[in-house]
Amino acid sequence: LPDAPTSPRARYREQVRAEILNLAWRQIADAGSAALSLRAIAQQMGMTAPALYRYFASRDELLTELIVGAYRDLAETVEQASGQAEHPASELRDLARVLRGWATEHPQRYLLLYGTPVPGYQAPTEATALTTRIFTPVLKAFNAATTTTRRRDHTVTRRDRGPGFGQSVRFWTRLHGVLSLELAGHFVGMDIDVDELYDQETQAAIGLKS
Amino acid sequence: LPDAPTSPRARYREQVRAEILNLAWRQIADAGSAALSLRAIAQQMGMTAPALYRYFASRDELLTELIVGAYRDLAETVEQASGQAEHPASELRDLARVLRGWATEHPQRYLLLYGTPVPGYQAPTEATALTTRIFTPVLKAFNAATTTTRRRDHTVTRRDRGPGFGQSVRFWTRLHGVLSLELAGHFVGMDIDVDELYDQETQAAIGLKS
DNA sequence: TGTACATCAGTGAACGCGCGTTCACTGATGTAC
DNA sequence: TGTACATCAGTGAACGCGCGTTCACTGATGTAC
Repeated sequence: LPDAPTSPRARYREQVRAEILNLAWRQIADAGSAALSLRAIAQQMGMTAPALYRYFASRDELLTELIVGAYRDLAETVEQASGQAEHPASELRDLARVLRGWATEHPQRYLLLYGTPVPGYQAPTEATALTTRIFTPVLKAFNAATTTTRRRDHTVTRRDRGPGFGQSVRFWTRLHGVLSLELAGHFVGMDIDVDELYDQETQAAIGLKS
Repeated sequence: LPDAPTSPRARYREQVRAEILNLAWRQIADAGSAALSLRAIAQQMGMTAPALYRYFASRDELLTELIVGAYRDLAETVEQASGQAEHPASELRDLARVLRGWATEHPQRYLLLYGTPVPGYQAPTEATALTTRIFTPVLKAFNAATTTTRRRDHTVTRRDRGPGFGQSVRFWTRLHGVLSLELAGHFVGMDIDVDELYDQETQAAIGLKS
Protein backbone atom coordinates (compact mmCIF):
# COMPACT_ATOMS: atom_id res chain seq x y z
CA LEU A 1 0.00 0.00 0.00
CA PRO A 2 1.24 3.53 -0.74
CA ASP A 3 2.07 5.85 2.13
CA ALA A 4 -0.72 7.86 3.63
CA PRO A 5 -1.01 11.19 1.81
CA THR A 6 0.84 13.98 3.55
CA SER A 7 -0.60 17.31 2.45
CA PRO A 8 -4.06 18.38 3.66
CA ARG A 9 -5.23 18.65 0.09
CA ALA A 10 -4.17 15.08 -0.69
CA ARG A 11 -5.81 13.86 2.48
CA TYR A 12 -9.03 15.62 1.60
CA ARG A 13 -8.83 14.15 -1.88
CA GLU A 14 -8.54 10.63 -0.52
CA GLN A 15 -11.46 11.26 1.76
CA VAL A 16 -13.73 12.41 -1.05
CA ARG A 17 -12.63 9.50 -3.22
CA ALA A 18 -13.49 7.13 -0.41
CA GLU A 19 -16.90 8.69 0.03
CA ILE A 20 -17.64 8.35 -3.69
CA LEU A 21 -16.68 4.67 -3.63
CA ASN A 22 -18.71 4.20 -0.49
CA LEU A 23 -21.86 5.69 -1.99
CA ALA A 24 -21.25 3.73 -5.18
CA TRP A 25 -21.25 0.51 -3.16
CA ARG A 26 -24.46 1.52 -1.48
CA GLN A 27 -26.07 1.97 -4.90
CA ILE A 28 -24.85 -1.40 -6.08
CA ALA A 29 -26.03 -3.06 -2.90
CA ASP A 30 -29.46 -1.57 -3.49
CA ALA A 31 -30.00 -2.26 -7.15
CA GLY A 32 -26.99 -3.87 -8.79
CA SER A 33 -24.30 -2.42 -10.98
CA ALA A 34 -26.70 -1.20 -13.65
CA ALA A 35 -28.00 1.35 -11.16
CA LEU A 36 -24.59 2.91 -10.66
CA SER A 37 -25.11 6.60 -11.45
CA LEU A 38 -22.61 9.44 -11.19
CA ARG A 39 -25.37 12.00 -10.98
CA ALA A 40 -27.04 10.20 -8.10
CA ILE A 41 -23.75 9.91 -6.22
CA ALA A 42 -23.04 13.60 -6.71
CA GLN A 43 -26.49 14.49 -5.49
CA GLN A 44 -26.08 12.41 -2.34
CA MET A 45 -22.79 14.20 -1.67
CA GLY A 46 -24.33 17.60 -2.18
CA MET A 47 -22.19 18.21 -5.23
CA THR A 48 -22.77 18.53 -8.94
CA ALA A 49 -22.04 15.63 -11.25
CA PRO A 50 -19.11 17.13 -13.18
CA ALA A 51 -17.16 17.45 -9.94
CA LEU A 52 -16.77 13.67 -9.86
CA TYR A 53 -14.60 13.89 -12.94
CA ARG A 54 -11.87 15.30 -10.70
CA TYR A 55 -11.75 11.83 -9.12
CA PHE A 56 -12.68 9.37 -11.84
CA ALA A 57 -12.22 9.70 -15.56
CA SER A 58 -15.54 8.06 -16.36
CA ARG A 59 -18.32 5.88 -15.04
CA ASP A 60 -16.54 2.82 -16.41
CA GLU A 61 -13.37 3.66 -14.54
CA LEU A 62 -15.33 3.97 -11.32
CA LEU A 63 -16.93 0.59 -11.95
CA THR A 64 -13.54 -0.93 -12.66
CA GLU A 65 -12.21 0.45 -9.40
CA LEU A 66 -15.15 -1.10 -7.56
CA ILE A 67 -14.64 -4.47 -9.17
CA VAL A 68 -10.91 -4.54 -8.62
CA GLY A 69 -11.47 -3.41 -5.04
CA ALA A 70 -13.92 -6.25 -4.48
CA TYR A 71 -11.50 -8.80 -5.92
CA ARG A 72 -8.74 -7.44 -3.73
CA ASP A 73 -10.90 -7.55 -0.63
CA LEU A 74 -11.89 -11.15 -1.29
CA ALA A 75 -8.30 -12.11 -2.01
CA GLU A 76 -7.18 -10.62 1.31
CA THR A 77 -10.01 -12.27 3.19
CA VAL A 78 -9.21 -15.65 1.72
CA GLU A 79 -5.47 -15.25 2.26
CA GLN A 80 -6.01 -14.39 5.90
CA ALA A 81 -7.87 -17.64 6.41
CA SER A 82 -5.11 -19.53 4.66
CA GLY A 83 -2.29 -21.33 6.41
CA GLN A 84 -4.03 -21.32 9.76
CA ALA A 85 -5.28 -24.87 10.08
CA GLU A 86 -3.26 -27.99 10.83
CA HIS A 87 -4.70 -30.26 8.18
CA PRO A 88 -5.67 -29.50 4.58
CA ALA A 89 -9.22 -30.66 5.32
CA SER A 90 -9.82 -28.16 8.10
CA GLU A 91 -8.10 -25.47 6.04
CA LEU A 92 -10.55 -26.08 3.21
CA ARG A 93 -13.41 -25.96 5.68
CA ASP A 94 -12.14 -22.57 6.87
CA LEU A 95 -11.82 -21.27 3.33
CA ALA A 96 -15.35 -22.36 2.48
CA ARG A 97 -16.73 -20.72 5.61
CA VAL A 98 -14.89 -17.48 4.98
CA LEU A 99 -16.08 -17.39 1.37
CA ARG A 100 -19.71 -17.74 2.37
CA GLY A 101 -19.32 -15.12 5.06
CA TRP A 102 -17.87 -12.68 2.56
CA ALA A 103 -20.56 -13.42 -0.01
CA THR A 104 -23.57 -13.18 2.29
CA GLU A 105 -22.29 -10.03 3.94
CA HIS A 106 -22.51 -8.09 0.68
CA PRO A 107 -24.44 -10.21 -1.83
CA GLN A 108 -24.23 -7.72 -4.67
CA ARG A 109 -20.48 -7.53 -4.30
CA TYR A 110 -20.21 -11.27 -4.82
CA LEU A 111 -22.63 -11.14 -7.73
CA LEU A 112 -20.67 -8.28 -9.25
CA LEU A 113 -17.67 -10.59 -9.49
CA TYR A 114 -19.28 -13.95 -10.20
CA GLY A 115 -22.82 -13.23 -11.33
CA THR A 116 -24.16 -12.42 -14.76
CA PRO A 117 -21.53 -10.29 -16.47
CA VAL A 118 -22.28 -6.63 -17.18
CA PRO A 119 -23.02 -6.55 -20.91
CA GLY A 120 -20.44 -4.67 -22.90
CA TYR A 121 -18.15 -4.25 -19.94
CA GLN A 122 -14.65 -5.63 -20.33
CA ALA A 123 -13.03 -6.93 -17.15
CA PRO A 124 -9.73 -5.21 -16.38
CA THR A 125 -6.56 -7.22 -16.93
CA GLU A 126 -5.78 -6.86 -13.24
CA ALA A 127 -8.76 -9.13 -12.52
CA THR A 128 -7.15 -12.32 -13.73
CA ALA A 129 -4.19 -11.91 -11.40
CA LEU A 130 -6.54 -11.36 -8.48
CA THR A 131 -8.62 -14.37 -9.46
CA THR A 132 -5.45 -16.42 -9.25
CA ARG A 133 -4.69 -15.02 -5.81
CA ILE A 134 -8.16 -16.00 -4.62
CA PHE A 135 -7.86 -19.47 -6.09
CA THR A 136 -4.37 -20.21 -4.83
CA PRO A 137 -5.10 -21.04 -1.18
CA VAL A 138 -7.62 -23.67 -2.22
CA LEU A 139 -5.20 -25.08 -4.73
CA LYS A 140 -2.43 -25.21 -2.15
CA ALA A 141 -4.63 -27.07 0.31
CA PHE A 142 -5.69 -29.68 -2.23
CA ASN A 143 -2.14 -29.87 -3.42
CA ALA A 144 -0.99 -30.69 0.08
CA ALA A 145 -3.76 -33.24 0.46
CA THR A 146 -3.00 -35.02 -2.80
CA THR A 147 0.76 -34.96 -2.84
CA THR A 148 0.90 -37.62 -0.18
CA THR A 149 -1.07 -40.02 -2.33
CA ARG A 150 1.22 -39.28 -5.32
CA ARG A 151 -1.55 -39.30 -7.85
CA ARG A 152 -1.92 -37.23 -10.96
CA ASP A 153 -4.96 -35.01 -11.54
CA HIS A 154 -5.36 -33.84 -15.07
CA THR A 155 -8.81 -35.05 -16.02
CA VAL A 156 -10.52 -31.67 -15.90
CA THR A 157 -7.91 -29.70 -17.80
CA ARG A 158 -6.41 -30.13 -21.19
CA ARG A 159 -2.85 -29.75 -20.04
CA ASP A 160 -1.57 -31.10 -16.76
CA ARG A 161 -2.02 -28.46 -14.10
CA GLY A 162 -0.49 -30.30 -11.21
CA PRO A 163 -2.12 -32.25 -8.44
CA GLY A 164 -5.22 -30.82 -6.84
CA PHE A 165 -6.23 -28.57 -9.70
CA GLY A 166 -9.28 -30.56 -10.72
CA GLN A 167 -10.49 -30.89 -7.15
CA SER A 168 -9.96 -27.18 -6.58
CA VAL A 169 -12.09 -26.29 -9.59
CA ARG A 170 -14.83 -28.61 -8.45
CA PHE A 171 -14.60 -27.25 -4.91
CA TRP A 172 -15.12 -23.81 -6.38
CA THR A 173 -18.02 -24.71 -8.69
CA ARG A 174 -19.88 -26.53 -5.95
CA LEU A 175 -19.65 -23.71 -3.44
CA HIS A 176 -20.51 -21.21 -6.12
CA GLY A 177 -23.51 -23.30 -7.12
CA VAL A 178 -24.99 -23.06 -3.65
CA LEU A 179 -23.94 -19.45 -3.08
CA SER A 180 -25.20 -18.00 -6.33
CA LEU A 181 -28.59 -19.66 -6.07
CA GLU A 182 -28.85 -18.56 -2.46
CA LEU A 183 -27.92 -14.95 -3.21
CA ALA A 184 -30.23 -14.82 -6.20
CA GLY A 185 -33.07 -15.92 -3.95
CA HIS A 186 -33.78 -19.20 -5.68
CA PHE A 187 -34.13 -21.19 -2.47
CA VAL A 188 -36.83 -18.90 -1.11
CA GLY A 189 -39.99 -20.85 -0.43
CA MET A 190 -38.28 -24.19 -0.96
CA ASP A 191 -37.77 -24.73 2.76
CA ILE A 192 -34.09 -25.49 2.35
CA ASP A 193 -31.58 -25.25 5.17
CA VAL A 194 -28.83 -23.51 3.24
CA ASP A 195 -26.31 -23.71 6.08
CA GLU A 196 -26.67 -27.45 6.11
CA LEU A 197 -26.60 -27.69 2.33
CA TYR A 198 -23.45 -25.60 2.14
CA ASP A 199 -21.76 -27.70 4.79
CA GLN A 200 -22.64 -30.90 3.00
CA GLU A 201 -21.27 -29.63 -0.26
CA THR A 202 -18.13 -28.38 1.43
CA GLN A 203 -17.53 -31.75 3.05
CA ALA A 204 -18.21 -33.64 -0.15
CA ALA A 205 -15.86 -31.39 -2.12
CA ILE A 206 -13.10 -31.77 0.44
CA GLY A 207 -13.38 -35.53 0.12
CA LEU A 208 -12.87 -35.45 -3.66
CA LYS A 209 -10.22 -37.81 -4.94
CA SER A 210 -8.23 -37.02 -8.03
CA LEU B 1 -52.55 -24.94 -25.76
CA PRO B 2 -55.47 -22.86 -27.08
CA ASP B 3 -56.81 -23.48 -30.56
CA ALA B 4 -55.10 -21.71 -33.40
CA PRO B 5 -56.78 -18.37 -34.00
CA THR B 6 -59.42 -18.48 -36.69
CA SER B 7 -59.98 -14.99 -38.06
CA PRO B 8 -57.34 -13.35 -40.25
CA ARG B 9 -57.08 -10.48 -37.80
CA ALA B 10 -56.41 -12.83 -34.90
CA ARG B 11 -53.86 -14.69 -36.93
CA TYR B 12 -52.09 -11.45 -37.85
CA ARG B 13 -52.17 -10.44 -34.21
CA GLU B 14 -50.47 -13.64 -33.14
CA GLN B 15 -47.89 -13.17 -35.81
CA VAL B 16 -46.97 -9.67 -34.68
CA ARG B 17 -46.89 -10.76 -31.05
CA ALA B 18 -44.51 -13.54 -31.99
CA GLU B 19 -42.27 -11.15 -33.86
CA ILE B 20 -42.12 -8.81 -30.88
CA LEU B 21 -41.15 -11.66 -28.58
CA ASN B 22 -38.63 -12.84 -31.11
CA LEU B 23 -36.92 -9.47 -31.37
CA ALA B 24 -37.05 -9.12 -27.61
CA TRP B 25 -35.13 -12.38 -27.28
CA ARG B 26 -32.59 -11.18 -29.74
CA GLN B 27 -32.01 -8.07 -27.63
CA ILE B 28 -31.64 -10.12 -24.49
CA ALA B 29 -29.27 -12.51 -26.19
CA ASP B 30 -27.17 -9.55 -27.24
CA ALA B 31 -27.00 -7.55 -24.05
CA GLY B 32 -29.09 -9.05 -21.29
CA SER B 33 -32.49 -8.11 -19.95
CA ALA B 34 -31.48 -4.58 -19.01
CA ALA B 35 -31.15 -3.79 -22.70
CA LEU B 36 -34.75 -4.75 -23.43
CA SER B 37 -36.23 -1.67 -25.08
CA LEU B 38 -39.70 -1.21 -26.53
CA ARG B 39 -38.54 1.65 -28.70
CA ALA B 40 -35.73 -0.42 -30.19
CA ILE B 41 -38.08 -3.33 -30.90
CA ALA B 42 -40.58 -1.01 -32.59
CA GLN B 43 -37.82 0.51 -34.68
CA GLN B 44 -36.63 -2.89 -35.85
CA MET B 45 -40.18 -3.75 -36.85
CA GLY B 46 -40.60 -0.51 -38.78
CA MET B 47 -43.27 0.64 -36.35
CA THR B 48 -43.57 3.35 -33.73
CA ALA B 49 -43.20 2.50 -30.05
CA PRO B 50 -46.77 3.19 -28.91
CA ALA B 51 -48.02 0.52 -31.31
CA LEU B 52 -46.52 -2.14 -29.05
CA TYR B 53 -49.04 -1.22 -26.38
CA ARG B 54 -51.64 -2.96 -28.49
CA TYR B 55 -49.82 -6.19 -27.65
CA PHE B 56 -48.30 -5.70 -24.22
CA ALA B 57 -49.50 -3.50 -21.41
CA SER B 58 -46.00 -2.47 -20.41
CA ARG B 59 -42.33 -3.28 -20.64
CA ASP B 60 -42.62 -5.28 -17.44
CA GLU B 61 -45.42 -7.40 -18.83
CA LEU B 62 -43.32 -8.18 -21.89
CA LEU B 63 -40.42 -9.18 -19.67
CA THR B 64 -42.71 -11.38 -17.61
CA GLU B 65 -43.95 -13.09 -20.74
CA LEU B 66 -40.35 -13.76 -21.79
CA ILE B 67 -39.43 -15.20 -18.42
CA VAL B 68 -42.50 -17.38 -18.15
CA GLY B 69 -41.94 -18.52 -21.72
CA ALA B 70 -38.36 -19.49 -20.91
CA TYR B 71 -39.44 -21.42 -17.83
CA ARG B 72 -42.09 -23.21 -19.85
CA ASP B 73 -39.63 -24.08 -22.60
CA LEU B 74 -37.16 -25.49 -20.11
CA ALA B 75 -39.91 -27.44 -18.34
CA GLU B 76 -40.98 -29.00 -21.61
CA THR B 77 -37.43 -29.82 -22.60
CA VAL B 78 -36.75 -31.49 -19.29
CA GLU B 79 -40.04 -33.36 -19.29
CA GLN B 80 -39.36 -34.73 -22.75
CA ALA B 81 -36.09 -36.20 -21.53
CA SER B 82 -37.86 -37.71 -18.55
CA GLY B 83 -39.10 -41.29 -18.34
CA GLN B 84 -37.00 -42.44 -21.30
CA ALA B 85 -34.17 -44.27 -19.63
CA GLU B 86 -34.24 -47.67 -18.00
CA HIS B 87 -32.36 -46.86 -14.83
CA PRO B 88 -32.53 -43.75 -12.63
CA ALA B 89 -28.81 -43.20 -13.14
CA SER B 90 -29.02 -42.99 -16.91
CA GLU B 91 -32.15 -40.88 -16.61
CA LEU B 92 -30.26 -38.37 -14.47
CA ARG B 93 -27.44 -38.39 -16.99
CA ASP B 94 -29.95 -37.55 -19.71
CA LEU B 95 -31.48 -34.78 -17.66
CA ALA B 96 -28.09 -33.23 -16.98
CA ARG B 97 -27.15 -33.39 -20.64
CA VAL B 98 -30.41 -31.83 -21.76
CA LEU B 99 -30.07 -29.06 -19.21
CA ARG B 100 -26.62 -28.12 -20.42
CA GLY B 101 -27.77 -28.22 -24.02
CA TRP B 102 -30.62 -25.87 -23.27
CA ALA B 103 -28.41 -23.52 -21.30
CA THR B 104 -25.56 -23.28 -23.77
CA GLU B 105 -27.87 -22.88 -26.72
CA HIS B 106 -29.20 -19.58 -25.36
CA PRO B 107 -26.97 -18.49 -22.49
CA GLN B 108 -28.84 -15.30 -21.72
CA ARG B 109 -32.08 -17.22 -21.45
CA TYR B 110 -30.60 -19.44 -18.77
CA LEU B 111 -29.10 -16.43 -16.98
CA LEU B 112 -32.44 -14.65 -17.16
CA LEU B 113 -33.93 -17.43 -15.06
CA TYR B 114 -31.04 -18.38 -12.79
CA GLY B 115 -28.57 -15.53 -12.96
CA THR B 116 -28.41 -12.30 -11.01
CA PRO B 117 -32.00 -11.20 -10.49
CA VAL B 118 -33.26 -8.10 -12.24
CA PRO B 119 -33.33 -5.45 -9.49
CA GLY B 120 -36.80 -4.30 -8.60
CA TYR B 121 -38.45 -6.92 -10.75
CA GLN B 122 -40.86 -9.25 -9.02
CA ALA B 123 -41.04 -12.77 -10.43
CA PRO B 124 -44.56 -13.74 -11.47
CA THR B 125 -46.41 -16.22 -9.28
CA GLU B 126 -46.58 -18.59 -12.23
CA ALA B 127 -42.82 -19.02 -11.98
CA THR B 128 -42.85 -21.13 -8.83
CA ALA B 129 -45.18 -23.69 -10.37
CA LEU B 130 -42.91 -23.94 -13.41
CA THR B 131 -39.83 -24.27 -11.21
CA THR B 132 -41.52 -27.25 -9.59
CA ARG B 133 -42.24 -28.76 -12.98
CA ILE B 134 -38.59 -28.42 -13.93
CA PHE B 135 -37.43 -29.90 -10.66
CA THR B 136 -39.84 -32.84 -10.58
CA PRO B 137 -38.15 -35.19 -13.09
CA VAL B 138 -34.89 -35.02 -11.14
CA LEU B 139 -36.73 -35.59 -7.89
CA LYS B 140 -38.57 -38.54 -9.35
CA ALA B 141 -35.37 -40.16 -10.55
CA PHE B 142 -33.64 -39.77 -7.19
CA ASN B 143 -36.80 -40.91 -5.53
CA ALA B 144 -36.76 -44.09 -7.56
CA ALA B 145 -33.09 -44.61 -6.82
CA THR B 146 -33.46 -44.15 -3.08
CA THR B 147 -36.73 -45.90 -2.40
CA THR B 148 -35.08 -49.26 -2.78
CA THR B 149 -32.61 -48.48 -0.04
CA ARG B 150 -35.50 -47.34 2.21
CA ARG B 151 -33.57 -44.49 3.69
CA ARG B 152 -34.84 -41.13 4.79
CA ASP B 153 -33.40 -37.94 3.37
CA HIS B 154 -34.21 -34.85 5.35
CA THR B 155 -30.83 -33.43 6.22
CA VAL B 156 -30.99 -30.52 3.81
CA THR B 157 -34.53 -29.41 4.56
CA ARG B 158 -36.19 -28.36 7.74
CA ARG B 159 -39.24 -30.55 7.25
CA ASP B 160 -39.10 -34.00 5.72
CA ARG B 161 -39.51 -33.69 1.98
CA GLY B 162 -39.40 -37.33 1.09
CA PRO B 163 -36.56 -39.47 -0.18
CA GLY B 164 -34.32 -38.00 -2.83
CA PHE B 165 -35.03 -34.35 -2.13
CA GLY B 166 -31.66 -33.52 -0.70
CA GLN B 167 -29.83 -35.30 -3.50
CA SER B 168 -31.97 -33.51 -6.05
CA VAL B 169 -31.12 -30.11 -4.62
CA ARG B 170 -27.44 -30.93 -4.59
CA PHE B 171 -27.67 -32.31 -8.14
CA TRP B 172 -29.15 -28.98 -9.14
CA THR B 173 -26.65 -26.76 -7.32
CA ARG B 174 -23.68 -28.67 -8.70
CA LEU B 175 -24.81 -28.49 -12.29
CA HIS B 176 -25.75 -24.85 -11.86
CA GLY B 177 -22.34 -24.14 -10.35
CA VAL B 178 -20.58 -25.34 -13.48
CA LEU B 179 -23.13 -23.88 -15.90
CA SER B 180 -23.33 -20.40 -14.44
CA LEU B 181 -19.57 -19.99 -14.26
CA GLU B 182 -19.26 -21.31 -17.77
CA LEU B 183 -21.94 -19.00 -19.19
CA ALA B 184 -20.55 -16.01 -17.34
CA GLY B 185 -17.19 -16.70 -18.95
CA HIS B 186 -15.28 -17.39 -15.76
CA PHE B 187 -13.46 -20.41 -17.15
CA VAL B 188 -12.02 -18.47 -20.04
CA GLY B 189 -8.27 -18.60 -19.97
CA MET B 190 -8.19 -21.23 -17.26
CA ASP B 191 -7.72 -24.03 -19.75
CA ILE B 192 -10.55 -26.08 -18.31
CA ASP B 193 -12.32 -28.83 -20.22
CA VAL B 194 -15.85 -27.89 -19.27
CA ASP B 195 -17.41 -30.95 -20.92
CA GLU B 196 -15.29 -33.17 -18.78
CA LEU B 197 -15.90 -31.09 -15.66
CA TYR B 198 -19.65 -31.17 -16.22
CA ASP B 199 -19.60 -34.93 -16.72
CA GLN B 200 -17.60 -35.47 -13.57
CA GLU B 201 -19.97 -33.37 -11.53
CA THR B 202 -22.96 -35.10 -13.05
CA GLN B 203 -21.57 -38.50 -12.19
CA ALA B 204 -20.63 -37.47 -8.67
CA ALA B 205 -24.08 -36.00 -8.07
CA ILE B 206 -25.81 -39.12 -9.35
CA GLY B 207 -23.81 -41.17 -6.89
CA LEU B 208 -24.94 -39.13 -3.91
CA LYS B 209 -26.29 -41.17 -1.04
CA SER B 210 -28.94 -39.79 1.25
C1' DT C 1 -74.89 -7.18 -52.96
C1' DG C 2 -74.42 -2.77 -50.91
C1' DT C 3 -74.45 0.37 -47.24
C1' DA C 4 -73.72 1.98 -42.22
C1' DC C 5 -71.35 1.20 -38.39
C1' DA C 6 -68.00 -0.80 -35.04
C1' DT C 7 -63.60 -2.48 -34.13
C1' DC C 8 -58.94 -1.90 -33.74
C1' DA C 9 -53.85 -1.54 -35.52
C1' DG C 10 -50.82 1.95 -35.95
C1' DT C 11 -49.28 7.15 -36.07
C1' DG C 12 -47.25 11.46 -34.50
C1' DA C 13 -46.63 14.65 -31.15
C1' DA C 14 -45.67 15.33 -26.67
C1' DC C 15 -44.43 14.71 -21.48
C1' DG C 16 -41.12 14.07 -18.10
C1' DC C 17 -37.40 11.60 -16.82
C1' DG C 18 -32.41 10.46 -15.97
C1' DC C 19 -28.20 9.62 -17.91
C1' DG C 20 -22.80 10.58 -19.08
C1' DT C 21 -19.99 14.03 -20.48
C1' DT C 22 -17.91 18.87 -22.15
C1' DC C 23 -16.63 23.38 -21.16
C1' DA C 24 -15.65 27.95 -19.62
C1' DC C 25 -15.82 29.83 -15.20
C1' DT C 26 -15.11 31.13 -10.00
C1' DG C 27 -12.98 31.04 -5.85
C1' DA C 28 -10.43 28.86 -2.37
C1' DT C 29 -6.03 26.63 -1.09
C1' DG C 30 -1.19 26.08 -1.52
C1' DT C 31 3.60 27.79 -3.03
C1' DA C 32 7.62 30.74 -4.17
C1' DC C 33 10.05 34.76 -3.59
C1' DT D 1 5.73 38.48 6.97
C1' DG D 2 3.57 39.89 2.79
C1' DT D 3 2.68 39.73 -1.96
C1' DA D 4 2.16 37.43 -6.74
C1' DC D 5 1.21 33.51 -8.89
C1' DA D 6 -0.09 28.57 -9.72
C1' DT D 7 -2.88 24.82 -8.67
C1' DC D 8 -7.08 22.67 -8.51
C1' DA D 9 -11.94 21.48 -6.43
C1' DG D 10 -16.30 22.48 -7.62
C1' DT D 11 -20.18 25.13 -10.36
C1' DG D 12 -23.72 26.01 -13.80
C1' DA D 13 -25.21 25.74 -18.21
C1' DA D 14 -25.58 23.03 -21.95
C1' DC D 15 -25.41 18.95 -25.41
C1' DG D 16 -27.34 14.92 -27.10
C1' DC D 17 -29.09 10.74 -25.97
C1' DG D 18 -32.64 7.08 -25.08
C1' DC D 19 -36.20 5.64 -22.32
C1' DG D 20 -41.49 4.30 -21.04
C1' DT D 21 -45.82 5.96 -21.50
C1' DT D 22 -50.27 9.04 -22.70
C1' DC D 23 -53.37 10.74 -25.93
C1' DA D 24 -56.18 12.29 -29.68
C1' DC D 25 -56.15 10.93 -34.28
C1' DT D 26 -56.45 8.30 -39.00
C1' DG D 27 -57.48 4.75 -41.83
C1' DA D 28 -58.02 0.05 -42.84
C1' DT D 29 -60.45 -4.29 -41.71
C1' DG D 30 -64.40 -6.76 -40.19
C1' DT D 31 -69.58 -7.12 -39.14
C1' DA D 32 -74.64 -6.50 -39.29
C1' DC D 33 -78.60 -5.41 -41.67
